[in-house]
Amino acid sequence: MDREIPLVPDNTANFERIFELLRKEYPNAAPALHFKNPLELLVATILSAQCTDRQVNQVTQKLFREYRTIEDYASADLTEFGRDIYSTGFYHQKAKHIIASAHIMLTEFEGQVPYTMEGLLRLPGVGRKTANIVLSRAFGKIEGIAVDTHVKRLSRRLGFTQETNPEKIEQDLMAIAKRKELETLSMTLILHGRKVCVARKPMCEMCVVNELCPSSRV
DNA sequence: CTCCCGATAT
DNA sequence: ATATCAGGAG
Repeated sequence: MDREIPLVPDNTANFERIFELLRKEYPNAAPALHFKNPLELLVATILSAQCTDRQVNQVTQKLFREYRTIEDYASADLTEFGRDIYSTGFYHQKAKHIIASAHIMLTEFEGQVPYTMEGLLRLPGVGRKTANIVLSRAFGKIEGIAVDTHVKRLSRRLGFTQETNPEKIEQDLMAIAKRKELETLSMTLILHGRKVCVARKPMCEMCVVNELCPSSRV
């Protein structure tokens, strides 16, 4: 899985310069998911597992017209809801998780989306990555860094970490980045990972940090 | 570790 | 045909 990055030397010394260049390249790093409130963000983020944002937005455009409250999700029919989110993949698991999460929010969180890491992690279908996104984008709380497949790949290619476990990568990044940088780090890496430092054929010749990257093939 | 799983790029 | 997509649960 990660064999394409055999032995990248530690490059944390260049973190500041790399991040500065990437920030200049992606100044307005905003999430691509469409949402109007914490509940919509939570649902959209659960749906986004192993699925492109474009696909999620396509599904939620209709979904959010039909499902507006936590009660709507709690009372949803599993089969019908599964059909509504079918094209995001893992539809049966995601449907079960979202409906179960709605019940937990009604019974344990006073019908509100939890606004703490601990609370969010109690919801099925919500792990650290999803929780970090909801905390930062819906509640303005930066407790950690959302480590998805892009953040993982780029952090390893750039030599910021040698770990493969997302939680360990998050710890490494937290230790390297300054407090202020945590807000945009994840999103900046994701945008660069989608446009330039893609998984299969990274476009190193177009990369603004290729001279600082130990994995660059230019 | 395996499983969940459709859509898309290569 | 195969890898990958803003992962998480068992």
